[in-house]
Amino acid sequence: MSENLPNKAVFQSYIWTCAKYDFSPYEKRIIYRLIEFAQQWLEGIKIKDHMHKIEPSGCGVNITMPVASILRDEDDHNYAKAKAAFTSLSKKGAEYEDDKIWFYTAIIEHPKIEKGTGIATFHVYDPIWRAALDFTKGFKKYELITAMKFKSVYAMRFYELMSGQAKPLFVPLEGPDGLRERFCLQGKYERVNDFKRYVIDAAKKELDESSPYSFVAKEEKEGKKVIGWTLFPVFFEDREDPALQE
DNA sequence: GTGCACCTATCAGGTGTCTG
DNA sequence: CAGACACCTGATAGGTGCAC
Repeated sequence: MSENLPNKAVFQSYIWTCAKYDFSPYEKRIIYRLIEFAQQWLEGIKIKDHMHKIEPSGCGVNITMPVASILRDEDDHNYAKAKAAFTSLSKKGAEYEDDKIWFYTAIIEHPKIEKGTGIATFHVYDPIWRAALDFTKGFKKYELITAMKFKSVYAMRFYELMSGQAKPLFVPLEGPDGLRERFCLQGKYERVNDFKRYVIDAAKKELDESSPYSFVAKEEKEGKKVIGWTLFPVFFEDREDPALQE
């Protein structure tokens, strides 16, 4: 069991990290909406009006929403851009592999716009939908947007690590639960100092700047060798509910 | 395509520190 | 105190993306 969790986390992280880097503003809006839908689904809020729907299909869900929800505002009737975003998001995907299975899937599939109605539908394949649901379980609404702002991939990973963490957390560097393994950095930053400089310090810097929580890392040594860090959570309460806008 | 600036991962050499 | 090891700073090669 403990063997599947890190991989799952990495799969999720991969999707949302890519979302940060490679997605256009329009594509990001689609992702935000997807997360919103997932959130409402989890909270059991019935989405009743004919413009918004979540309908389970055999292998995922069909999402219906107004095209306007991904456009900048009411006056932005730029359907060409909306279409382009749906198209490109259909071409971007995520890859997953463990010892039993490999698969690749697009983030969204079969986007469709009914002309004259302003309504778009698309399909979300089950693993992506579950990743969205898992994400919303562990994160509050505005946090995806916060997370998407990070420049460093590792800021995102530490953000996940520290999410909901109230007590100091010891993380080893090496080993199955070690940071190197969890962050997929086998063979990289072999020197502890380089690891600290480009992974831990870089992530901490970004979290300190813009995240509602961060950490202080205390080196733990075995003899002269650094074997890991104890992360003491730091909260910035004034950032808990920022008026984040899209 | 070409040149340029920037960025990242890695390494070398000097410095610090622990232990016998 | 000396040797061995680990740490830190800065340099560098190679890659990437951007403007022209």
